[in-house]
Amino acid sequence: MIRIAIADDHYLLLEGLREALNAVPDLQVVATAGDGEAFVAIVAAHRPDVLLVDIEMPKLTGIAALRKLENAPPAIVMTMHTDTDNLKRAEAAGAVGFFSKETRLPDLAAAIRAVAAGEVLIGAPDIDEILARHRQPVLDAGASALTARERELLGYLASGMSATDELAETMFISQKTVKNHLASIYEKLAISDRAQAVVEAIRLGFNRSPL
Amino acid sequence: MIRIAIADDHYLLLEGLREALNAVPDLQVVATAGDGEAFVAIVAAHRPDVLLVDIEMPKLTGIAALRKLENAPPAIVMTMHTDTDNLKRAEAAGAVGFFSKETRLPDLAAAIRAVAAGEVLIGAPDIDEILARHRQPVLDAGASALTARERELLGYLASGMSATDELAETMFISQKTVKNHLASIYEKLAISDRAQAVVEAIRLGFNRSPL
DNA sequence: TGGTAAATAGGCCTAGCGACCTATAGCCCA
DNA sequence: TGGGCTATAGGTCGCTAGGCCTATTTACCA
Repeated sequence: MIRIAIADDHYLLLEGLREALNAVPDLQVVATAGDGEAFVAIVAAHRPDVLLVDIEMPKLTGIAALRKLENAPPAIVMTMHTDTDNLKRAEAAGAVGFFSKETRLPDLAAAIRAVAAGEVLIGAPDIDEILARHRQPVLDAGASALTARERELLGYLASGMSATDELAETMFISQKTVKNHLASIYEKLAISDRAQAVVEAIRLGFNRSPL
Repeated sequence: MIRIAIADDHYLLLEGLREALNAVPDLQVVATAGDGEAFVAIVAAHRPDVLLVDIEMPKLTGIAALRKLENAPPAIVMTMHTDTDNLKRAEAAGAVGFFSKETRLPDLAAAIRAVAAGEVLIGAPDIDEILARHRQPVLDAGASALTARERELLGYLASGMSATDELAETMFISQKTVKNHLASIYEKLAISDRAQAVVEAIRLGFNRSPL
């Protein structure tokens, strides 16, 4: 799990990125900030693995915030204006990635995995090749092995139904079969109880009824 | 369920908004576009209930796109630059809402519900009052009674930590105190086990770090 | 036609969960 | 100064969850 901190003064983008990146199985947004000063504080407090920083921010620009951070995790700078001036200043401030906000989400996810793995994207001869290597490496092997009944059960779990007898009644099976399905789910998802199953079920989207 | 179409050329914002709004129970993003021309097409094809439109877009600006739409659903214009010129042009093009991209997500959700209900936000004497009427309580009664430690515990639960000993170690307290906090949470949220606590924790947003 | 997988169901056992109770120290506030 | 709330912690008890095992029926498919 790659832990991410985001700084951006556009809250819609901030909230959106949070949701979008949290929906990616191996990424987790652990902290966000709306200005540079708050960002410096949350990075110190949460020690994330990767930073996503907007340049244009009140109080302290993303560039200035990066300069203030000692021993900072690898940072990716995002901006509306991808001119070479900004690129150079980002690089000078220690950023290892530089992206326009028009970047597609899978590319951003790949870039996050790349810099988390220690790769430097700024100035790299072939960025696309690096991104390609980090695109969707983990596609939840276990989750795709779930059977129909197991997915159905996860759906009920994620909607708050946790009692074995209720689940059995709802699915028209015995309580024993509910526990069998759960045991199978635990093994496939490498977890060990209902609470963790709920976390995974929601993360994998089983709480949304199938379209 | 309010069906929404979004147009924005910043894909990170687009993808992010999609995830964020889909996470709101009564909202559903049914179509997105990255430029004005595509937007006109998807609105005609999907007939959404509410439009979210960025002004600055390639091929056709959001304003121009709105003008081309006949019998369009109510539209909310989003922009980086909230000057009065843009506001007036948005209003002239038929928009009923006008927001900066710095708007907080709950406000945007409230605005979407408001315009879906036929309210006109642009030029309204008291927009805040209208938004307040359409704001759905983020925290329900029980959740607001949760103490700091209880919220913290829910955060760990929602991130997949379910074993009592792990929780105790992480929070630097005894296993007994963990169970005491859990019992208190169960009572306040009217639930009865960890699995349901995870469901509530994620629904209430305790999986996201505070701030 | 035989093999594999899913869905169903039962037994047994132990660790752990959740319910209920008491208790203390540190707060803030009236 | 006393009352209320929070955070901490201990005890007991009944029931359930989850681990491990076997077993049957119904599929599908090579």
